[in-house]
Amino acid sequence: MKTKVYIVDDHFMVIEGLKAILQSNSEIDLMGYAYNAETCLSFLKQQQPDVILLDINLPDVSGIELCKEISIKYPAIHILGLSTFNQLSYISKMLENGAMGYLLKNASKQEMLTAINTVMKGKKYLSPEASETIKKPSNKDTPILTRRELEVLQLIAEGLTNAEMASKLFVSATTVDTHRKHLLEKFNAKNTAALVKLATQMKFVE
Amino acid sequence: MKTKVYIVDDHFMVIEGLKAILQSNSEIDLMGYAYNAETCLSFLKQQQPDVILLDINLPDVSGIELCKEISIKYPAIHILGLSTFNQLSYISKMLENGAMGYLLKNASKQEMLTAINTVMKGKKYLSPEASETIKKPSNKDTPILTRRELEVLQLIAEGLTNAEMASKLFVSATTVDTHRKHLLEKFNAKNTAALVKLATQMKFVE
DNA sequence: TAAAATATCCTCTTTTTCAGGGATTGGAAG
DNA sequence: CTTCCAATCCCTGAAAAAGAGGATATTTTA
Repeated sequence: MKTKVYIVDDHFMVIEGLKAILQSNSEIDLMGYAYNAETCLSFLKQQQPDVILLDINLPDVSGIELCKEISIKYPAIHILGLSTFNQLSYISKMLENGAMGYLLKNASKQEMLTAINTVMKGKKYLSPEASETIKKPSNKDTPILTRRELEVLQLIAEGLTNAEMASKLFVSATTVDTHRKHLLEKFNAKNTAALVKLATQMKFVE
Repeated sequence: MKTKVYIVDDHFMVIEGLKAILQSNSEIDLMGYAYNAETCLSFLKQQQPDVILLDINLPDVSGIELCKEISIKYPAIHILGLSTFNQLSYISKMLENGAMGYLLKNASKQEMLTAINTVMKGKKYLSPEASETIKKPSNKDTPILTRRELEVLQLIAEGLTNAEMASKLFVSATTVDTHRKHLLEKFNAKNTAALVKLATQMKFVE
C-alpha cells in the first residue's frame, strides 16, 4: 500500500522539488499539491491523503491555522510542517495545532522519506537539526500577567513613557512604575529593552 | 548554444525543484549547484556558468556579499537573485551589488525561463509581482542597517547598557550612544522599547 | 576626485528608568 | 474570617537613556 501524500506550499520551486523527490519513490503516491489553503481545503473535501506536507507561510491563511483546521476536520491525516530555519519559532505552534512533525526545507531526500514513514506509524518526527533549538522556547516559562500588567506592557512596547501611560490609563505615574517593576520581575528582564524583546517573542505584543 | 546555469541555494527542496524545471528545458545546461558560498566559489575557479541563480540566505556568507564577490571577480556571469516574498527588502541590495535581476521562489517555470533569457541578453529582469512592492514606500519601513548598528541593536535587545556594549565592542560608550540614536531614527522609534518591538517583529533580533 | 556613508569620539541638559523601600483598598480563595 | 493578590499610591536616589549640539577619520560610492 502506497502512502498518499499531498503538498501545500506557495513556492513553485519547492513544489517542483518535492514532486521530483517523492515521485521517484515507489512507496509514495503523490496525490497533488496546492499553493494556498483554499485549494487545499477543497481538495480535502474530495479525497484525503495519508500525509500532508504543509508550509507555514501561505498567501491566504497562515499554515498554523490551516493545520488546526485540517487536524480537526480530518484527524486521520498526518501533517508534517515545512519550514526554513528562521521560522523555527512557529513550528511549536504547529505541533500544538495537530502537526505530527516538521521538516526543514533543506532536508535531504532520505530525511524526508524517514519523516513521512515515521508520521505514518503515528509517531512524531522532529527534524534533528532543529529539535534542540525548538525546545528552548518551550522551557522558557511564559509569565502569568494580570490584566493591568498586560496593558502596561503593551503600552511600553508602543514607546509610551510612564507619564504618558499614567494619563492614558487614568492612574498615577507611580502606579505605572510599579506595574513596570513587576513586569521586569516576572519576565526576569534586566531592563525595558530585554523585557520588550521577550514580550514580543512571546506574542504579548503585536 | 545552451545557456549554462548554476544554482546556489541552501534548501535541498529548492535545488531539486530548480533541477527538475531546468533539466526539462533543452536550451539550458545545468552545470551544478552549491549549498553554500564556499562550494560556489571553488566551482567558479574551475568553470564559469552564464547565469547563477543565487539565494539571499546562505549558511556561511550572505547572498548579498557573495553576489558582490562574484560580480567583481567574474563580471561576465549574470546573477539572478532568488528570494521569498518576505525578503524583498534585501533584493535592492543585491541589485546594487551586481545582480541582473531577481525571481521569487514561487515563480512559474515560464517566468524562470523568461528571466534567464532576459539576463542573458544583458537586460535586467525584475519579478513583476514584487517590483512594485519594492518601489513602494511601505517597504521603506524595514530600515537598512549597517553591520555595527545591527550589532548594537541586538545587544540592546539583550538588555545591555551602553557601557556594557562599549566594553564588549571595544569602543566608547558615546559611540554606542550614537549608533543607538541612528537606530531610533532609522526605525522612527520614540525610544528603546518601541525600537526593540519593531526590531523583534522585523526579525532583526532572534 | 568629490561626496556620501560609516564608525568613531566629545559635552551638556533633561527626561526616564531602576531599585530600594512602604502603604491602602477591595476582592477572591482558603 | 483571614490571608493572599491585584491595583492603587508615595518617596528617594542612582543609573541610564534621550535629545541636541558638535568633531574627525576612514571607506565606499557615484
